Amino acid sequence: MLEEIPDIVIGRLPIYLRALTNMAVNGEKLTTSSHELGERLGISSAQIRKDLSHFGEFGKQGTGYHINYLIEQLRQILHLDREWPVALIGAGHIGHALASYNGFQHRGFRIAWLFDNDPAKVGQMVGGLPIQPITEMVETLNREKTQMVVLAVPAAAAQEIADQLAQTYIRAILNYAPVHLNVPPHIHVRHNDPVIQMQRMTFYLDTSLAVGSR
Amino acid sequence: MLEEIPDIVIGRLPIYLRALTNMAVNGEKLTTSSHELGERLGISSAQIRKDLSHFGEFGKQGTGYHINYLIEQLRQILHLDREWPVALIGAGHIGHALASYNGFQHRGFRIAWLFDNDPAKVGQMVGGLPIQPITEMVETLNREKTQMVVLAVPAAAAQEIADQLAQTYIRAILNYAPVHLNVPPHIHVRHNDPVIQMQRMTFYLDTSLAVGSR
DNA sequence: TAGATTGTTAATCGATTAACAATC
DNA sequence: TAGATTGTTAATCGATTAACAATC
Repeated sequence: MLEEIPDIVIGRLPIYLRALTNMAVNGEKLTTSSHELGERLGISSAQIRKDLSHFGEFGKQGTGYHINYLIEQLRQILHLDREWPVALIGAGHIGHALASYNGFQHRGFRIAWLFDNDPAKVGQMVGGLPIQPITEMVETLNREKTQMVVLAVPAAAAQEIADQLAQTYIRAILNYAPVHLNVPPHIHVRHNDPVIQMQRMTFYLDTSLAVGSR
Repeated sequence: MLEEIPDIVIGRLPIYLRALTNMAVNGEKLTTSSHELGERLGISSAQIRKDLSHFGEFGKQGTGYHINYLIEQLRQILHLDREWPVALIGAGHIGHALASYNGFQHRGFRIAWLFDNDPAKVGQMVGGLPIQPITEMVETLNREKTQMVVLAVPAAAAQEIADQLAQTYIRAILNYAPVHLNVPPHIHVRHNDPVIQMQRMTFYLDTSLAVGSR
């Protein structure tokens, strides 16, 4: 039934995968059901079954889903049955935190290159990786046919770098800069601006308890 | 028309606000239109007008929206016309990066407290803030009536802390731990797991260029 | 077998878009 | 005025949910 998968469905698969992996690690059981998974995640069981049905039939009536089998299938669907090398651009606070983060390894990614435009930083090691000059970025990415970058540079520099990335094989950008990026349609962009997430929640906060009101 | 605002509409308002603020800073013009704003953001002009119409009438036929006025209105709608004190929990790599991040100040937030469970870290200064023992977290949050936290602790510790937060005035959690949190319905949770964002994009990557396939 | 749970269909629900009268 | 753009309505589009036959 692989025809036209809604992106919103794709967006839930990593959530399912993460929950299933946690189940597998805790390892109480070999199987789970759409009901149990949905309960954990606050998602309806019907939605989980519908989402999975876009890709095939992974369960058994009466018993549900074999956890490890479903994990393996989701990894294949999402192309996570390999390790994606990722270039990290920007060696500031966020770049340092990401380069040192050990949560990528077992989830399909490896920070393979680290670039910064500050000559004083070039050559320094961060998370076992040498900082390379940004002037070499395009050449390196093209040579390595890299498809994904994490962009952790100041807002003012982000669009210019995105323009350079458009000249490479890059097709996915995780953008930490608090600015919208304009890119050609073949490049996917996901934004990671914590303030946007926080501002989305203040709407619901109790303003009678608010401090610092002016 | 303030009756039942869809959360998906709320989610776009901070995006609009960020783009408008950038426009105001660059300061070429005093007004903009739903068409211009939508073009920048890849959103239809009709959607922008519809979203705003939930809250009032902010534009003028023929001329569009006064940028600074719309910014002010959005800030009021989102309760950003004040400074929200936020507790940061976890002083690891991410906690350090966030505590040192200077992008909160002008967007409605201030990291006011920093907690960690490592006695060796307690007392150290990070981003001008002393690390406090996690054992004092609940008491401090209750005394200060804090409503928002950023949770940057290991996955294994996140749910336990969330349970403690449920005993306080906290109503919003920005969760950096790569695990789903179960919280009472009055607490809003937004997740910030970069790997989830990255895994969502690999579906679209060119697997013929993929490295490390097994 | 009896109970449980899938995959799928059809109905419902909600969000987006097109179009346009109103009007600056 | 003429052109531009709003706010809103109705139509369209898409996503979620309820229900159930199939079957392990």
